[in-house]
Amino acid sequence: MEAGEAIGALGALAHEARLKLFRLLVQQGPDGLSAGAIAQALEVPPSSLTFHLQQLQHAGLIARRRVGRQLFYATDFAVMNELMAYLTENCCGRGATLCAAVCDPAAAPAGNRRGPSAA
Amino acid sequence: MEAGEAIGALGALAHEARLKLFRLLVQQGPDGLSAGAIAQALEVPPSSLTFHLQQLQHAGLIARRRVGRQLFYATDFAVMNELMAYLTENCCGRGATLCAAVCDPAAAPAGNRRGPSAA
DNA sequence: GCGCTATTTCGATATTCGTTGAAAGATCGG
DNA sequence: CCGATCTTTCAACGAATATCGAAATAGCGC
Repeated sequence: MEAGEAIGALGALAHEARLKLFRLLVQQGPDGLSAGAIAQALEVPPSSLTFHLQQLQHAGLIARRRVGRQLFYATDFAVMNELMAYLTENCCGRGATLCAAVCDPAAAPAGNRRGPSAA
Repeated sequence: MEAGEAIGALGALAHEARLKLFRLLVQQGPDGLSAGAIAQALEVPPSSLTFHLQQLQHAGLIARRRVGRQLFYATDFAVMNELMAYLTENCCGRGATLCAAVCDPAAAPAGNRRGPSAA
């Protein structure tokens, strides 16, 4: 993933309605939801919903498909994963060992979840 | 993590200079870098750098500590991890099995990295 | 083709964000 | 205390983003 794509994706997610929308679609899985169902869940005017859906779609985070007269939107999980990987790339710039201890709280010894306190 | 915090963090990251800055600090690990060292790496005017550092700090993504007359900034990995978890929470709304197959490309069978094509 | 439902496009306005020079605050060495 | 270094605060401008009603487009059933 390139910087521009990541910025677009992050910017698209940095909004109350769109973050709520994205998380809703993430929970729905690959099938997604129709625009109408989303509008009902989020309680936003149709024109506003379209605007936000376009932002997410243009960022590549969601995909659209037509089913009859309805349009379904679903998360693009590949892009979501790329974004996560981009943000944590080369975490701690060292071997995976320290990175795991620092970046993954579950893998760190109790009381040492933020890595060494000094260098 | 609450929605407001996530929005703040995502908004802070949704900018070329700040994303570059954040990734630089992620690679540096818990020790971080001084403002001066960051300014040199990013080539932005001091006042602009301060502005961006404040955005990230206010979002909780980075922490500041003083060392002599220098100020060091470092990633708050706990917050970073919370953000990742927040974005993928209840992924696919089903058991962890399907979620892993859909959300984690490495865990899916070859050629089926995006989950079932229909329902 | 007509009406019906689902969704998008258009347009005008209010709000927020980004940039940067100049000056001030904080700390250290002497 | 004084000068030097590192960093932040202030202030003002231009640019980008959010909102949503009204009208237009797309597909379906008769």
